Amino acid sequence: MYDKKIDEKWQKIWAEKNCFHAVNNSDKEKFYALIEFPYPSGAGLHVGHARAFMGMEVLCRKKRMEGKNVLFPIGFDAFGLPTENYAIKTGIHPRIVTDRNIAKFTEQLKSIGFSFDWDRVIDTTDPNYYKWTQWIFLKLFENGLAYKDKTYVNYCPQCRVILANEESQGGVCDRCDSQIVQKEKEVWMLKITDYADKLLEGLDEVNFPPRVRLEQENWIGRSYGAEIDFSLANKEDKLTVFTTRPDTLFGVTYMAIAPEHPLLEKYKDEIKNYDEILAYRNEAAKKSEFERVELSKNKTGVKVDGLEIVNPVNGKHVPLWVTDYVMMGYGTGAIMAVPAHDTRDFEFAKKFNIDMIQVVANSNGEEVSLEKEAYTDIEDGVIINSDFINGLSVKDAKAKMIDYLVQNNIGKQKKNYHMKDWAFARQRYWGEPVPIVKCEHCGLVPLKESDLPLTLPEVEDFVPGEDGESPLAKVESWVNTTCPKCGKPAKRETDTMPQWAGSSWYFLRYMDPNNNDAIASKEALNYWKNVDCYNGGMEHVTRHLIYSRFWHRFLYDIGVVPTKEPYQKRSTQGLILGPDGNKMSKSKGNVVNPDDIVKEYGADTLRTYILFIGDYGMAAPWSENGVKGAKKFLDRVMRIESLVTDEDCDSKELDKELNSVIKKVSQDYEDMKYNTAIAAMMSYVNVLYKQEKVSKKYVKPLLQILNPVAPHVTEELWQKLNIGGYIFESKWPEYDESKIVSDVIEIPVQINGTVRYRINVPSDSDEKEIEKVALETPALQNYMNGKEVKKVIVIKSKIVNIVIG
RNA sequence: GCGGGUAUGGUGGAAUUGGCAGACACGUCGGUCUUAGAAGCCGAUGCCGUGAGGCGUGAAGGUUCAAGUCCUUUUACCCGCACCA
Repeated sequence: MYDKKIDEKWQKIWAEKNCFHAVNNSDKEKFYALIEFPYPSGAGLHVGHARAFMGMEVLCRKKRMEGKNVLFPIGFDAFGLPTENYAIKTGIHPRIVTDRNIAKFTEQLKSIGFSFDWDRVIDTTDPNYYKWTQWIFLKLFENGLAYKDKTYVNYCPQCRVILANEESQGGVCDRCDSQIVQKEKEVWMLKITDYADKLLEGLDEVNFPPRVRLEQENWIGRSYGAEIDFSLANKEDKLTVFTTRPDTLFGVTYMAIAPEHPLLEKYKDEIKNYDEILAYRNEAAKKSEFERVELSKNKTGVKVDGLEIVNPVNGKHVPLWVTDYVMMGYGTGAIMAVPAHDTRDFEFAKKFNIDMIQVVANSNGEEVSLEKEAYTDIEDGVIINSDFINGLSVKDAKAKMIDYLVQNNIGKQKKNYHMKDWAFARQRYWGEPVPIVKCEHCGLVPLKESDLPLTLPEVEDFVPGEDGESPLAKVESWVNTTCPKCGKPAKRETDTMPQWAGSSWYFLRYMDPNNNDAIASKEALNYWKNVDCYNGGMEHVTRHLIYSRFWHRFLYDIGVVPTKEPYQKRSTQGLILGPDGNKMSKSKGNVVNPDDIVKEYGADTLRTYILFIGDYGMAAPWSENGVKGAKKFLDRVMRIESLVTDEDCDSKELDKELNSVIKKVSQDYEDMKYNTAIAAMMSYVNVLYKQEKVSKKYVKPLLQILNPVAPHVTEELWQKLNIGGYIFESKWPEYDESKIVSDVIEIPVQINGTVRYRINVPSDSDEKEIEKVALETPALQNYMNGKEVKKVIVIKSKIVNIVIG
């Protein structure tokens, strides 16, 4: 019987032998597998972590037996709000809480038997680690990619913190679910938009699942179009808009700008209804993101009384409107409105009785009804009412119009992105300090590299200020410093970096975790290159996965790392749901604690069950009975011992079964189809149980292929059977294809598509021979009696279908 | 609104290019062992039907000798984005 003592015995031996340690100087081929390092929360390890890590765990144990030098590291992404909030509540220093939680996680991970390289553990809150996070920030600053800007940012009033776009998706705070508001604030930003094209192109050279790729593409949201300058009537000034439809320029009947557009402020003296506009802006600012979307069907706006806009292609004057369906944050904050061919402009024009001019017609040239909706379905449309582009297809008209704009100096071709720059500042204590000093004379001055790390000072309390100031601002002895450039008194930046900073490059630090001179040595970077397989959750696709690809590509551009992309292959695991089929949550009381399973059934039971639960990429509900089934299987494996004999009892059938299961399991592991791999091993064990006695040669490879899933059980049995050495040192078994094919094969025979009988034929029979055997089979004569055989379809070694009528 | 995904027995889930639907496991039932029970081992188990046979992969059509798989229409649920100009 398998029990926990076996776990403890082998975990001790593995630790003593340090057998999962990766070496940096090796002639062996490298294999670098990465799992998203956990945030060490007080709740401890979750079964979801176990599933996420097990995928890579199995691959790594297999690759080691295949002779690869495997890097499978673990660390802790330990800066973050929950620890800080706990500190605020209890007064316990985040350092203490973090250390406590990391110790707990470490113990839990070891009890499951993960084959991590425990010599390479990293902790993002360790000054020796964040020294290099700060170093990368300085490099970004040096290259103009980190800048300070007064802008509208997402602010969570509950957490009193600024959030990046990626952290406030749907207008809701990632952490606490409260509504975020727009707040004007001067903050650090990273120019990720400069890397938008590189991030898109990089997707071509990596192997990401289609939905991961698609989500990133949508998030970056590149669109092609034109920027067009409209002039203000009787003014020197111009109003620039972005459009993806320059071909509809003759269809413009009004212009619209966002309530925050600077043009309004600039011409407030000439705008007769400025008060009305101001009131509208205040109303719009009060609406939450949610309300804006909810109310989107009912368009609102105010006509600007006193300004008119001139269409640059025909000189026509059109009115200017202010409306909150135009966003300051996208494009130029202004649009040319073509109600005939845009749903939103259409709704707006209908409501405010604005003209529409149709400029795209059906392919047959007919105009369409604009009674109920805009005509946007223009795949094969033809341009009308548009002077020099009349008669052209939409595609040709776009090109010709852009040429015209460029020639007449009134516009240009333009790419636009949905992605915005990364708000890179938190007003909190438990984060990396930004290594910048504010000097009255020199401006923003970076610290010298030799002054890193800039460590966190001790503070009296961790509560952020009322208006979202960092707690660091209260530590005067730390804030007051001297300018690294001119030596005069200066102040430190008191914002800290966001939680995503440390995780944006951690995969590099694993390569050389204790290096004091660089993020990692050149030798280590050149040997390990990048991650071969990276497994993690879908929730990080538009956050961590984008951020870290950005930083890595930047480090490549400045010559620090040897590859463009950090991860060659990405995989994702599905959620483990509670036994009730709902997402596990404390409030629902359906959380399964991995410790309980390990304690009661052993680590290998947890491992086996988690992999057998279903397709690795799909969600699956937890089942206590399923856990028992996994335990039963492992006990059955242990009891094979009683069948083993030294006598020679080989058989062709067993040879076939053995070679087949080695082949299937080896391939399934590579494809991350762990559930079917385990099913195949269960079937093989069932076959062994049908034998009176089994010679060792049928058991040894089974233990090896099962080892990545159940390392404790298989090492134990390996030792009991006196095979010699340890499994983890043994070589992955090979299979003999010739033993898998048999001389005679069984082929099902269908009559009109329904299987009626199975015939046995030599495996090398051709179609004619198979057809002959099938038609002469006595058991099938009843079906064919008196009927005409219309057709016989023979698919070699697959199936026969006799069509009668 | 747009984009993506999922749907298979009582349950979790299997099914290369269209080629035996339900592998494997859970559960249930039966046998064996036992004073008895538990565990173990062996067997049965999609549905209807005594049977022959018929029906079966969310629903409705279609293509095909053959459809879970391809095409059209549609329903439910899940995920992502969301006035993207």
